[in-house]
Amino acid sequence: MGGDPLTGPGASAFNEVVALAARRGFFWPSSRDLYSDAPAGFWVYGPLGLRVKNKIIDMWRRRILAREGAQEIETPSVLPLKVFEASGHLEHFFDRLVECGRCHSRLRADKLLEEATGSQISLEGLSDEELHDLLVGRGVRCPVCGASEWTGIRRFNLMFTLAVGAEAESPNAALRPETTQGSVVEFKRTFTVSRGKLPFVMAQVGRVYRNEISPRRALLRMREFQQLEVHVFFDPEDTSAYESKLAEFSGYRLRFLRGEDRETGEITEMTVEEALSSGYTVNPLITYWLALYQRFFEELGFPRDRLRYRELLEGEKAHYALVHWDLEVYTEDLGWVELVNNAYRTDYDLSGHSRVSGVDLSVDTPRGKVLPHLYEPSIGIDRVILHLLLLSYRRDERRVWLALPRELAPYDVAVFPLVKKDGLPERAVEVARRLSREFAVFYDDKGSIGKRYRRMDEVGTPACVTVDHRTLEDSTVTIRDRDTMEQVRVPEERLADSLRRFLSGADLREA
RNA sequence: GCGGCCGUAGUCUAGCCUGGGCAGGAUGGGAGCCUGCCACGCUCCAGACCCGGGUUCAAAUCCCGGCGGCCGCACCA
Repeated sequence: MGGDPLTGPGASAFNEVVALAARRGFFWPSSRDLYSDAPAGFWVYGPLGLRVKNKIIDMWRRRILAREGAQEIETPSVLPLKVFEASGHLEHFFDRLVECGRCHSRLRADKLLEEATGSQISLEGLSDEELHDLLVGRGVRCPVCGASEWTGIRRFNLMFTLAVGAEAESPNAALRPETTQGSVVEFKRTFTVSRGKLPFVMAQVGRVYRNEISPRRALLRMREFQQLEVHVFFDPEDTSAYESKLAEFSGYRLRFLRGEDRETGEITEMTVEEALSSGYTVNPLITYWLALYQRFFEELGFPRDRLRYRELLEGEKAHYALVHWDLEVYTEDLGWVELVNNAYRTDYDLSGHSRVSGVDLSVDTPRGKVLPHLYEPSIGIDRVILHLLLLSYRRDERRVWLALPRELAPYDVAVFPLVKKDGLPERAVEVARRLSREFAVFYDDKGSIGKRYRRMDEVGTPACVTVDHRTLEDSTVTIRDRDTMEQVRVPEERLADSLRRFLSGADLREA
């Protein structure tokens, strides 16, 4: 929004944030400084960005995985093609496309032929050339412009394939496009070694790879990115374990953009009770996880009125999903963007792997053998970080700062000597050293004090501690609040306590 | 991937049309001086023509290709 007072007229916060991120070391495009032709969609996390990312992952592990008793595992990025045959990715990732020679529309060759011929002929096993010849032979027209000038068939491969083994010539493996398949394939052994019972919660943090057509907008669409995934395996006939858990969210209001409200954009708020009793959220388990994740994102600092669950419609949903909501966040620059993919995958994955591998993947339950269903919330952490910076970005006539949630800032506290003389630096180094046992501390004595404050503002450091001449007399220091620039003076022996309270949200004067 | 616009230090930019000089400035960065609380001032230092071809005596400048960026379309399983 051009008139936004935070970013100034006509300014784009997005561009400024991406520039700030590269300038100060949050993230930047991989290899570009040395090799200008490096492909797009690969990003480096610098020292500051990695700190933020690790803090988010840590928070997710404590507030989601720990409390839900999740078993976190780590599986390889490279998996045999068979896995993706079972998962349906092969079928959905290797489109054969033709391009219209006149209007340049790209269309799926098989879909075109099926529509033109009414599916009278089998297209299975046809070579690219045969498929193209059929298109031309039948005079199939472009549904967009009506022309009948087709380019040759091109394989459109959204997975990175690999030939594993020194003598392998054709692809026999691929980089995973989601971590889910690793958890599904290893489900049974993980279940056994954990002496698990349903519902059984697994989790993975991992990098995934998609050969995107046009990666754009920094961390928004990348070819290699990172997911925080939870995989809840459960008996669809028995989700009673979640009925009592749901009590914790009694009265909690979920925000939905329902499929039927797509055109108006109207957001429907319903309590978890309403969502469940109306049948909209299927069962207590899914309802619980939707509430848990919405609350987690509120705790991460996302304003509640910028969050919504967008129900995906038939044709939009992934091939494996029965019900599917995207948890989205709104910014003026990017509009509504998906941060978490929440899919009810039923037994699609386990039955697929059972079929292809011949291994029975059902587990024993009090009511006999059950092939579990899978519910999966998948966080795209790179987008989360990008949006945290976007929403934190502040600018007025004096300074630029990141009003990051205090517990997510790369540094907790900076320590400065007021001037670089009179023994102040030595005393400040001592203060910094003591604080570093507990906090992420940044020490700086270069340039003027004002400049150092500005530098810390720009990377979102919530507190700056300054050692001045009075410190030498009475052992007090000042703490400055990033957001208000206010200062309070506290005795050194109370500094750590005050910072601890301040960082966990207390007002500076009460801290 | 298609179409349009674009590519000079970390960032912003002058120069490009009309080829010719060590590629100029600001800001940021480093070293130092100064500095009693919010980008003060001074000195010094480092730092760029996206990559590759071509035309030419001579290319940041003109031509071609690649790569990248932005916007739109498509894609986003």
